[in-house]
Amino acid sequence: MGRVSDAREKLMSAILELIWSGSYGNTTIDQICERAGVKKGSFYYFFESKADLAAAAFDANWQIRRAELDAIFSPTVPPLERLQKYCDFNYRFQNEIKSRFGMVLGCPLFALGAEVCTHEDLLRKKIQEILEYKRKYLESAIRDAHACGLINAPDPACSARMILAYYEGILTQARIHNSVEGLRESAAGIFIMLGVKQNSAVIA
Amino acid sequence: MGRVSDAREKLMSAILELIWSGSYGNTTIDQICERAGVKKGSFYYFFESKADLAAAAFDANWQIRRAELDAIFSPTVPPLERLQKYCDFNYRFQNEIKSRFGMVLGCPLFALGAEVCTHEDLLRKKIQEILEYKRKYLESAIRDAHACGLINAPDPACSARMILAYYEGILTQARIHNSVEGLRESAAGIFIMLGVKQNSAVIA
DNA sequence: AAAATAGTTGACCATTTGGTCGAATTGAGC
DNA sequence: GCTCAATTCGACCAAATGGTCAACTATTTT
Repeated sequence: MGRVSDAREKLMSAILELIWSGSYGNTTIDQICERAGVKKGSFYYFFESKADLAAAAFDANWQIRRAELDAIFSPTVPPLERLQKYCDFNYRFQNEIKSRFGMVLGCPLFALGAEVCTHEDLLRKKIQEILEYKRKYLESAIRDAHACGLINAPDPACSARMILAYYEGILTQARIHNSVEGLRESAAGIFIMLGVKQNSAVIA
Repeated sequence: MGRVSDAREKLMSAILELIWSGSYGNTTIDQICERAGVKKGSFYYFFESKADLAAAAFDANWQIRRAELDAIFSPTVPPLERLQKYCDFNYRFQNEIKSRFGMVLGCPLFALGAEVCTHEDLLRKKIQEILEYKRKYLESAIRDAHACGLINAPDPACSARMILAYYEGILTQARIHNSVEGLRESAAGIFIMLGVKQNSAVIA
């Protein structure tokens, strides 16, 4: 009963774009409302604060990303191929972003995390949670690759943390330098870190 | 002639601390002035804007860091030992930060870069410049290690970019998770990436 | 069609913020 | 101890910002 609204969704995608193409601190509630085409009163009808909206937006966005990653990291795909596909996907994605926004934007999660983690506890927790999910995709691929004898990674959780740090680092570098260049051969770096045995064919 | 002032320096260290322990966007000019014990009029006497001050502050800070890094990356030190020392230094440094600020703060440069690169061109350039210096330290160590036959790195510039991405990634992870844990064995990760030959003694 | 519910609106307010200015103050050099 | 440049100060301003609210509107349920 009562009327229905998509203001919630519009606000979420608005803040996502604004944070991504700019920053959290530089984004005002007025800006978010304007871009969403929603009045401030409605903003506060749906959300308590900017942090609250941001957390909801990243959460919703993650649900979409999750489906993509589930496909890429499907256990039916050979483990090293999963990593390769993941890198390819991100490379394509960042190129898409660049043509849409005119800039390479890297990983919104990591950039936001670095920005707000010291003074926005709700967001920090949300970001940690999603990064942990990301790490798990890597971990299982690494564990499977180890089990296949493709690599030597006795501690997959630890290797996954390393790879994640490396990959997020590359994405952030791409953002800072506004260049997708470093992402093109990113899988090679991962394979080096994992000590992929030379003769193992990555692409099945 | 005329009086002398240390307001400039006080403002620079104030903004540095505030950005570091918080963020750029979250830091106001009033806050900076208050922490520096300097009135706003004086702020605008010395600097044009927050971005201007931040650039000056990071520049000045870099001059100090540079001396430390020159010592660590001295060509008289065996190349892999330089990397080891670099990691050790940062580990100690982040621990110090943690006891002083109560939080692990990672690399202020990278965090700031991720935050402002899309909308503060002056800062972006300054950050790119300093990151490029950092990369060069790594590059020369890697080139020397390659020349000694300790590793196989035919493209030291490229390897250095990888290592830098990885290391900044680790530092940012440390910030986001408020934990120095991932930094403790960070040199090991670097050595893996460089494919350090097993039998080469790292510590001379 | 009435009632209840869900959402919208725009006016409004208190604070915060970035930024300016002229007058006052201080110290260095003569 | 005078002079003058360098610096400080605090008052001030306009705009931006976060946040509230009561009235209004649209939709669903009964």
